[in-house]
Amino acid sequence: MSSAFDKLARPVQKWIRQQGWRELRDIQARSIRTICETDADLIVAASTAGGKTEAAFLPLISQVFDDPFDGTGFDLLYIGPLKALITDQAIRLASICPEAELPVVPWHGDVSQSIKTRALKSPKGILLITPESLEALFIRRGLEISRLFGATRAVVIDELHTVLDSERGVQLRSLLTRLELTIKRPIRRIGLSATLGDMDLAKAYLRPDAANAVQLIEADGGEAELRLQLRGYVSGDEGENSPSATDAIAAHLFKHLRGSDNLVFAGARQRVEIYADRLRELCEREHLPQEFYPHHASLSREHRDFVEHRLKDAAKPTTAVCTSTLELGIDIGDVTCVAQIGAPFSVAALRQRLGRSGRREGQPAVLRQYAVETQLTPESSFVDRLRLGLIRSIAMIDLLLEGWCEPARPQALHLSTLVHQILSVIAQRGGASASVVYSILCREGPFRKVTTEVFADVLRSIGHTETGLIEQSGSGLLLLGPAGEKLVEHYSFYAVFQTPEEFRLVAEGKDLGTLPIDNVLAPGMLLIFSGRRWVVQEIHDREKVIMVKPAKAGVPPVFGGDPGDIHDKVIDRMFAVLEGGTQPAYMDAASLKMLAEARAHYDQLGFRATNIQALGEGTSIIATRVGTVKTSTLALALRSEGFSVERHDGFLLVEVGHETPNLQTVLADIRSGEPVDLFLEAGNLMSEKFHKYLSAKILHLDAVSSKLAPEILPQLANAIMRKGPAN
DNA sequence: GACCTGCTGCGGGCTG
Repeated sequence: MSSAFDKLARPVQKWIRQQGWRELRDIQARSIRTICETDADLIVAASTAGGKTEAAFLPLISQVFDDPFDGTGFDLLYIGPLKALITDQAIRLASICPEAELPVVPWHGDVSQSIKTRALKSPKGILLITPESLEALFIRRGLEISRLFGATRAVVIDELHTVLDSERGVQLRSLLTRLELTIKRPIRRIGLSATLGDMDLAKAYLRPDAANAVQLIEADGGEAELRLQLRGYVSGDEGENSPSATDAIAAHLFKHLRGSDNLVFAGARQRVEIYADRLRELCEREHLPQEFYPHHASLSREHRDFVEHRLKDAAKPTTAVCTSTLELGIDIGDVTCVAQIGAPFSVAALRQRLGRSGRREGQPAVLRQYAVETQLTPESSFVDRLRLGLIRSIAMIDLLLEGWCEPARPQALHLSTLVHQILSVIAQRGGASASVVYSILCREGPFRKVTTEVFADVLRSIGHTETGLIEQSGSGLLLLGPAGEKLVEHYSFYAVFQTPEEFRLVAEGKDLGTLPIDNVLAPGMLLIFSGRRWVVQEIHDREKVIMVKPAKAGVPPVFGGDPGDIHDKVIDRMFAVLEGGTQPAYMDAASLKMLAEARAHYDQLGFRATNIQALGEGTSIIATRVGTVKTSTLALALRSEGFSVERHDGFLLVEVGHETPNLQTVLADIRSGEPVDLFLEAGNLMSEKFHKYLSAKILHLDAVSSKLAPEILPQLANAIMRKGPAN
């Protein structure tokens, strides 16, 4: 401890003693040495509550005390993805920093104007801010950036893994580049992250021009014992005396989770509502106190705070039935068990979720996986017969145990976010030439895959008279057009991600939460929401408010959403499970029976020998054996030839009409590299916030860079046909 | 066949 401890400033050493720490953690000692002895960028990777914040800030604060930079502005910058995280971290950091010397300034939408005004007047200390609020500073105070950040010696990016290659992550990288260009020197970058599947990608994300120089400080495993069970349930066979799969799972959860703190990940908000309702009913029926509560993003802040506080409160046993809201960030303490209902969408998310349990010394991590499959009938589809949900659960658990998780996809163009950043740079500088904007965003910044040709196309698209976001002055300077001014002026501009339109749900004057507008509702209709039952009284379309009052029955609303991308490696493992013979020890009798059925049907359908199976009149199944991106690409290619195609994990169900050509011939054409128009039947491509300002041609490029893989079509067709049909 | 995240400046009315 001594060598690292000795490097810290006196007030920081004093704080450590006050905490009663007997020693620094390994990652903290290593991080202190790296920060004090080098100028390197670094990533500190450890689980939640692993002491990452202190690992970064103890040495950084010491440096500010002992050797402050010249210039004006905040000494340190912290960027966090959640308001709650910023509030928490500000409290932790304020206890380290003697207030008069180093102010700690939280800055997000809920922070009062007076704190912001004071900080703007005299910027110093540690600024903790969201990407959106930083964006707002660039747009509203573009000329003051040097004054605000001239003295900044490091930027700490919290939860780095949550922003890798997302729209928000690209925005953040763009802002960091623009910050360095404005103050004309690099700022040390420190990423705090959960353990990732591919640390090299994270390094390249943090500092694209010098990824190899980024130092990695990773907590050594020392992982808790893992207890694992996968239980199988069959739905659709409920007779008079047998409960539905939902009731059976709810009963099992009730029996095993009651009395402790747990997280139940139900996969979708609608399922969260269903299970929370059943579990509440079970408590009432047994005259037991309520301890099961729903938690998802459409519920009111007040309700979510209540559930989070109960989870932290050791005296009250609490199980949250939740979506990924409780997967990230905020510290809710250790939970006894993590349950997952239905197959997850990524191994990375499963790992993150599991990390919520087994954190206390000597306590095992517990994962209860529930697989729900349909009762088979003679009419059952091949998807049900192959039990794809169960198979995916097994594949993902296997990969989790092997320590694998999905890497980011760094090749996306992110053209919606590029539109946003073009407007932001023009607003910051009050106008800029096209070549300067290109240089900032695409040469120095994160849009490196955007060529000058594509960039020019994007400019033409948003400068088009109908769009009118930008215009060009006589001297060639790009300026905001009237529509651009209006867009950038409104506060809704700062976020780069899309948010759907919603109704507010109000009961007796109190907000329950929000509902997507595509729910068709009328007075008298019954609802399950926030774990309770309601009847709709009034709907105010203009104000987007729905008034409800308590009721005895209800149905859960529809929340919608986009299906996720399943990685190639997961699909590959699913086929290995179907073709293998292992019977994992963590599976119960019911799920093992389903696995045996799935394997028998797989053999019976003949997929060991061939990838294409005719399934009666006019229908074929293709085993693509690859993930969502590649499988979707083939689906679009076949649709453009007139087939109707349904996508599943690693399979396509193809309907061959009388008008359509022969499937074999079409696949052979694809194999030989014949061009196909993927976008003939692709539907709506405007999935991101600023897509609506882009031409069809640019939207196609964007889709190809992120959601499709046309270059692999010949190879994929070849792999499929190599194990062609028996004939 | 899914989930999550964020938001400024100004004016009006009130209190001390």
